Amino acid sequence: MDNSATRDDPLSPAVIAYNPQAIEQKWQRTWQERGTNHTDLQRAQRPFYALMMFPYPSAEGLHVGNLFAFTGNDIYGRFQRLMGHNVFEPLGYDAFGIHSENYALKVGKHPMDLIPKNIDNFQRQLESAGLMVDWRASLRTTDPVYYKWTQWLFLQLLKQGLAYKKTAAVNWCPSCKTVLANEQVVSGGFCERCKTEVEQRLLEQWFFRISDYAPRLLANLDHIDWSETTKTAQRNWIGRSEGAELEFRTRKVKGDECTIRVFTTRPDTIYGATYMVLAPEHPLVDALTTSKEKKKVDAYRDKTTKQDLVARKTSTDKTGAFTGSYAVNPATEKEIPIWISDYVLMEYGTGAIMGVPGHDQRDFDFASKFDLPIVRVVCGEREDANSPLHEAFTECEAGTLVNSGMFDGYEVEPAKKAIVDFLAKSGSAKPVVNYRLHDWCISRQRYWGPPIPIIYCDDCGTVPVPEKDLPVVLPFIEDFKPDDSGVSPLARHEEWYRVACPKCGKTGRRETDVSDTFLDSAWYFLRYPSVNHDDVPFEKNVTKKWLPVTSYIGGNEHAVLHLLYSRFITMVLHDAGHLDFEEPFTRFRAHGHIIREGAKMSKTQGNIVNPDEYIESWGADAFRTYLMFLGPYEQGGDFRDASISGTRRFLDRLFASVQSMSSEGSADQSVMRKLHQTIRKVSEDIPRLSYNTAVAAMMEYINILRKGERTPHRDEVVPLITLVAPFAPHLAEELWEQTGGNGSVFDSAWPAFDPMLAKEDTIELVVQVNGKLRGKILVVPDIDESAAVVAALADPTVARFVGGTPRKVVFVPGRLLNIVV
RNA sequence: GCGGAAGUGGCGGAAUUGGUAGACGCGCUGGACUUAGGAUCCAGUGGAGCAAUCCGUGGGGGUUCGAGUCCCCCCUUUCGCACCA
Repeated sequence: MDNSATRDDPLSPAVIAYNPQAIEQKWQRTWQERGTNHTDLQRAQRPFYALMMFPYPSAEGLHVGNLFAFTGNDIYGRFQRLMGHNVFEPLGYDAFGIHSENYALKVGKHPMDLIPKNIDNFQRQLESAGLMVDWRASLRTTDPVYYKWTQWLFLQLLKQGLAYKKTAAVNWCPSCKTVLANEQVVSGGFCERCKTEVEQRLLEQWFFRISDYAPRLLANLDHIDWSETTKTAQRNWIGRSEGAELEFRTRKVKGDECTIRVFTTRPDTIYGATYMVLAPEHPLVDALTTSKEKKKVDAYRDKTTKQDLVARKTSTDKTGAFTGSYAVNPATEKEIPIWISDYVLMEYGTGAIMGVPGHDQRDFDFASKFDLPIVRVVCGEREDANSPLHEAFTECEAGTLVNSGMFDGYEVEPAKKAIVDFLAKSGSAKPVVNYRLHDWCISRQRYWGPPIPIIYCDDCGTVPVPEKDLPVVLPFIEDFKPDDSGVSPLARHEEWYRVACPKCGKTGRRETDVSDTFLDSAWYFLRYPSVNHDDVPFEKNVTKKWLPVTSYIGGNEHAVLHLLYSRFITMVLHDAGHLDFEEPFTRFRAHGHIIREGAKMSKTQGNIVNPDEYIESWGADAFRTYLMFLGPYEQGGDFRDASISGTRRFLDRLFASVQSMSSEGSADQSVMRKLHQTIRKVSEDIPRLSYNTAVAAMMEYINILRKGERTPHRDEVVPLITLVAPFAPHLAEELWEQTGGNGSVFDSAWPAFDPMLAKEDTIELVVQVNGKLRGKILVVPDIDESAAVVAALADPTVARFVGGTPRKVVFVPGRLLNIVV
């Protein structure tokens, strides 16, 4: 669809048509030649680090969703530059990971060949979109000079005691044939990537102690400037709950006494604990199981470990087995039976609970099924100790304790504290805060990632690769296909993993697992300003100048993955003395997502849009402006082909206005007033990412500018070039040049807003009678109430509705007059 | 079940603190220019009514001079998390 041809009206040769393709090519070339997008990292006086989440370079190329995200950041960055900042807007590639590897497998190519091609394609697309990216500071996580430092990072965590190896039940994706972090298991048990049901497997894996940082990760959320939605997601994921750890003594178990520790948020209900449940994997199960019950317990454990996660999590039907042993309730001193059941999770709390069927629905279901006693220990307003329970009573407010010995009559909240205090005297209770956040499993049994820099030696054990030997280069191997063995394809390559132990020199064996892609991306923002420093991960002075990141924009799908990991890694580096800040992103805003035909645009939905064709037919500037106009940036919006013509028309009119404007005479005062109102509006909207309304304001202005057949004056038009520049950078540069501007428009100043020029000399005062609109009167802005009433009553409609004497008058100066009769 | 976001014309969406509901754009209708128009320009466009006017922001209550906006109840959509003790 070539619109430009028809725009060349042969009858009016004086009109030069707006040809975006030519203009965009010209300016992309000029920017490159002039280094317009380069940031002087050393000399910058007012550094502004405008970061966007880097893309994974897929073979399909950049899609509209990426461009929507990047454009939003670009506009913000360009605006800040026009406001006088030295803006640094880098962009790199998150090129390691299962994504790329799976695709390579699918098309039968090697990721080492595929990735550079994909990146070339991305680079071409990104450049055609006109982003203000300083490509000299680009990076790719697959580059050994980059992942050398990813490996270094692992060693730092190891040094700090924050990396450890353990055998654990981990999430295994049978399709991707690798372990997944908890954050990568979605919808209660499916692989985030391929949606396959996740299995539980016992494997030896490397973990990072992110859970040690839970209190800080949570507390800092209160004072960072982030989208609330993101902070809420992180708070929920970290999952703080306040409660108590209680100890239950058991009767002699094979000659010894032992104690079972439970975590509860409801210590007040301890008098109602009529049984205990351990997770099937709980270490005490064997010791507690009597010989009589052994068969049943073993059979149950066998069944639950084989069962996949989904069946286990979706079933509400309770199952379990009795161990044959009993514990003593420390409050009632009664013996209560000890059971095992899969509704108790080993990963949370202590892996054991006290069963309070009266006041927890899950316990109620379990007790009902196995005929365990159900005792009421809290009652509501119209109940007493004997009121029957048909389901668990879980209300806390307005609950009073009953059947609870000396605590009868206590309200729930004070009872929690009183009971813990009381039990603490005998050492069987202490207040505890529990977090849902688990340690971060970073091992991946795959090929396409940075090898974990560890060497195992029969004599020296687990030996870190010395920093001087980094990087541990990922070798090129043909057979990188993962298998079911639970080890990486690298484990099939003895020539690679057989190496001398760095400590003793005897033959050792490399760790063959690679690290999680999210480790690559947990620190990339530290690297950009330092990409030219080969000897350090991030150079001290440049880091001091540019970090933490001034503004970060990205998708909320990373709220509990990338964004949490990045905060953790930054804290670790801070604690180890490598950084002098502990929060990486001063300001973060989550952008929305583009919807098409009612569905989120994604590859699986098959409704992705390739931006190339749109840029080609409408121009990058019109397309960028359209993307920003289609809905509120932080909420996303509906992508509809038909609407792009509107933003293109807007740019056409701007172009035409510059061609036809006149320098003679003087600017129209009311147009200038509107101009300054527009400057104010756009200047306010861009910082709060309200791009759609900023574009609307500029459209409104250009409609006024061209109203009727008038020839716009130069002074009315030129400032608009700068206002539109963040959205349509190529066109703005062209018009800037045409109107005699020096250098790049982006090195000029944002138009100054003059409140005096924006001020209206008359306003429309809304007149209501009994709150209903009955008229509008033109008055001076600072009119007082009595004058306004007089003017209003002069309006026949108003006078008719008012009739007699007003009972009351509400006057909002400059806005509205409401006459109540 | 828990938590978040949202519900406004034919459509995408506007509406700082409660103060003109529907900005801006698409689409649609009519007109101008034209050999032609899927280009451009002009006018109109929430619904009903000739009109004065009335009705309108998912539904129902409430507070207020005044409610899309605040409070209570309900419905719907959507996105996270999910046996978290």
